Amino acid sequence: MPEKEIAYQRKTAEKRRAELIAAGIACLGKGGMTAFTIDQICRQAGVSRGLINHHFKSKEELLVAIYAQMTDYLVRDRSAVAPRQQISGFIDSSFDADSFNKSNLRAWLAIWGQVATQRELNSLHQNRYRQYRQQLVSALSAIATDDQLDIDAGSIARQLIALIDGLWLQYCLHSDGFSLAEAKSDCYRLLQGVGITFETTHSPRE
Amino acid sequence: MPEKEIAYQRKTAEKRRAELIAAGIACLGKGGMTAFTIDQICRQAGVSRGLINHHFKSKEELLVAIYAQMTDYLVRDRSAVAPRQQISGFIDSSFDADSFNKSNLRAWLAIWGQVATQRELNSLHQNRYRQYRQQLVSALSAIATDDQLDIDAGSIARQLIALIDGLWLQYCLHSDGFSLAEAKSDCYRLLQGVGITFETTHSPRE
DNA sequence: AAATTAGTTGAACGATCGTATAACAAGCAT
DNA sequence: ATGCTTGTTATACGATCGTTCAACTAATTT
Repeated sequence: MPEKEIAYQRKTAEKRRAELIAAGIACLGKGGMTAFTIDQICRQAGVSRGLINHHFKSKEELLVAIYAQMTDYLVRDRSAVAPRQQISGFIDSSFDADSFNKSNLRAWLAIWGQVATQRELNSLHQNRYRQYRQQLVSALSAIATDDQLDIDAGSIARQLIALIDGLWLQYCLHSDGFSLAEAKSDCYRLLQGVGITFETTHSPRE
Repeated sequence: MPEKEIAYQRKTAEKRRAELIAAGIACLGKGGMTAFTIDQICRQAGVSRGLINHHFKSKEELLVAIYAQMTDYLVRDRSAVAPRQQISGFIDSSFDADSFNKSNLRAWLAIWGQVATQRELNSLHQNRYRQYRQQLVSALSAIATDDQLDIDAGSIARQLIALIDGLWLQYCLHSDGFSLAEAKSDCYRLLQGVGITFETTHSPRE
């Protein structure tokens, strides 16, 4: 007698949600917002068409969940870490090989393109950005106080954020690539220009 | 006797193409790539549904034409201008009030999101970027020779491009805005940091 | 004024979009 | 084993997608 064939595997809602989120990120990475369709996401996740709306109220809600996961590292609690290490932590994790790849960058780009349009996504984005920027400004100010530097922390935060994002863009869009080390080095040079130095040398040749 | 009512106005292909391009940019600015549909573009342009495919082979070709127009200023001939003025020209025109607005930035974002996907668009993009970067590197090298500066022109070009694009992104995405003068000032400060100075002071307070 | 040219319309096509829902089945408790 | 819970499938729906094309007409030429 042949064994009963199992048509599909059931998983907990939490686990399946995580898989759908991962599948959504993969689709965004492959083809941007155009590839972010119910069909393609479910195919990527290896589930049937109707499952997304079982675990998420709508496609837009899935996108919000995706963005929430992607920005988790930006709002981690860093109060236990010294200000200087908070800054270098942001820089290093921004250019970590796991996240600094073209697929991931395309996903960011696709979501950024929707931030202005979708209100719930925009709300989350503004919150995450505010926390991210605030951590940067606080850490920079703390360093300035310790080292008796006269700097405009807000301005430096703006420049650092711009430089990081701009390097991401450039790396994602243009084929003439540069190295992770070079990108990091650019960021540390910006800070060095206003008197914020770090223990280790951050040279692209090291 | 009532006058014959004119149902629509005929225009030259060149003029109508320009109108459709403008309408497409407007749609991209309003809702990103999601709003870039035949229906919405034609409604925006005030023409009927079938006209786009009369003037453009496909929707993708319209997008390429749009991007070509948007990047025209990047590949203008600047050989008659002094290197220092070429650089400041890039910076100033990047943050010109006409182009540095949220609608325009959203259009750029939407197109960037498609660059990886559409091959003809990607080809144009790579060409335009290469010319843009080459102009920057050449001008920076010329300045370095004149002023006897020991700089890595390629690295500085990368940083300047990243900073400009990153400031665009930040201005477009986050509601806590900054001024055009501040953005320009950030760019000039980057160059000043490697010894490239400009006649006029570029302070956000001027 | 008639003929020609060429820009424009609007309907139709098949495909795919996001969502809702009824039927089904896997895994657990009993 | 049997029933129950709930994760999953598959279909159906109306809307909208990009494209095609025959008919139409504004503007120009003859």
